[in-house]
Amino acid sequence: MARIAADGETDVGGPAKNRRAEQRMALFHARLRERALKSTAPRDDIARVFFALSRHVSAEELYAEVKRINPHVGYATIYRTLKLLKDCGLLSERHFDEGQARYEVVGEHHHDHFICEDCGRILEFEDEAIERMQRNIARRLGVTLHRHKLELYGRCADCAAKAGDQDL
Amino acid sequence: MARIAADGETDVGGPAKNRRAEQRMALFHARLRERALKSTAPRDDIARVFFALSRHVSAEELYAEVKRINPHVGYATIYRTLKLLKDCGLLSERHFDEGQARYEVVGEHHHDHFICEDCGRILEFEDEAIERMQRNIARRLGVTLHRHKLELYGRCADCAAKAGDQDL
DNA sequence: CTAGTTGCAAATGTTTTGCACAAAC
DNA sequence: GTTTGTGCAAAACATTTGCAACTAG
Repeated sequence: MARIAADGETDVGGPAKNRRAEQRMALFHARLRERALKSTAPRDDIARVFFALSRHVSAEELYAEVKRINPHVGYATIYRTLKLLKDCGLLSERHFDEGQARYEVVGEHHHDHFICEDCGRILEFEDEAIERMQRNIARRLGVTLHRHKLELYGRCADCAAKAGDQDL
Repeated sequence: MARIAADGETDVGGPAKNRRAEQRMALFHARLRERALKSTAPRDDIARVFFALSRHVSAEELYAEVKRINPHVGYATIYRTLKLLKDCGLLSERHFDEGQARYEVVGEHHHDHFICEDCGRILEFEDEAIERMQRNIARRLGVTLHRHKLELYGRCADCAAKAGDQDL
């Protein structure tokens, strides 16, 4: 009924992950060509790191990772490339309840998020019933639905175990 | 099954609204006394305007309105009072997909929001089935749910009518 | 009196932008 | 050779904070 995946839980650094990352890079280059935009070293470095991480990264985290392989890159290029990847439909931007945005690789299916308020861990889930219900509400409100955002906040199993004595 | 209310649609500026706003002010003063905090002119002005507006206001909008009745008040006091009202459980802070936060008076029942991407109008709705389903997902994920955020984005009926020829 | 409150200006943190230089097509 | 992309520093934006002056209890 519902698929559940923890952050980066699928293909943990394995060959499948690399293959997928390479596919994304190919797609990225194709999109650039379509738009007559240029393929450059900083752009490729940022995109490659982003696809390889494939978690919910912040610009800051991505910047730090990119610096390791290309210390020359500036923050502005990080943000510009993130926006470009978004325009290319390869990235989606999320604003959870923190100051900074988080970015994730666009996958095959839509999903929503659970965010642990203690450790920040992000779990993804999918539920067709909820999707259906949202469409019902849209009909009832007489509006056209473009997109939605469902975020659950709470405490993950690990943190609940750790906090056990103090909180329960 | 589900209650639906447009922004400020209930008690449009009528006596019921004023009565409710006064009740909130009384509650606010009670909460201040409990905490041994002071009741001051700027605080009261901000709270009164906030309760009277009772929409999804931004700090900027609230500041502008408060300035009209007390031009002396600064931005810092707006933010400090918003935080205070939140701590008192009289206000809830929302971060829709804009840069700035929006604040609303805490009412009797929990509700979620639809936001029109064209005109910015905000509709509120309530749906017990969705609430139930979220609890199911939390159980499935093995997490403890503290709160959630469900936002639908799209085009309201009015904007759809206006855009009719161009878009549909 | 004394702790809490205010307004201002300056600081903050994240993201964007102007611009001169550099690199791709 | 153009056009596009880059890095840097500065700007922008919403929000927070330090501080000296003020005021409610």
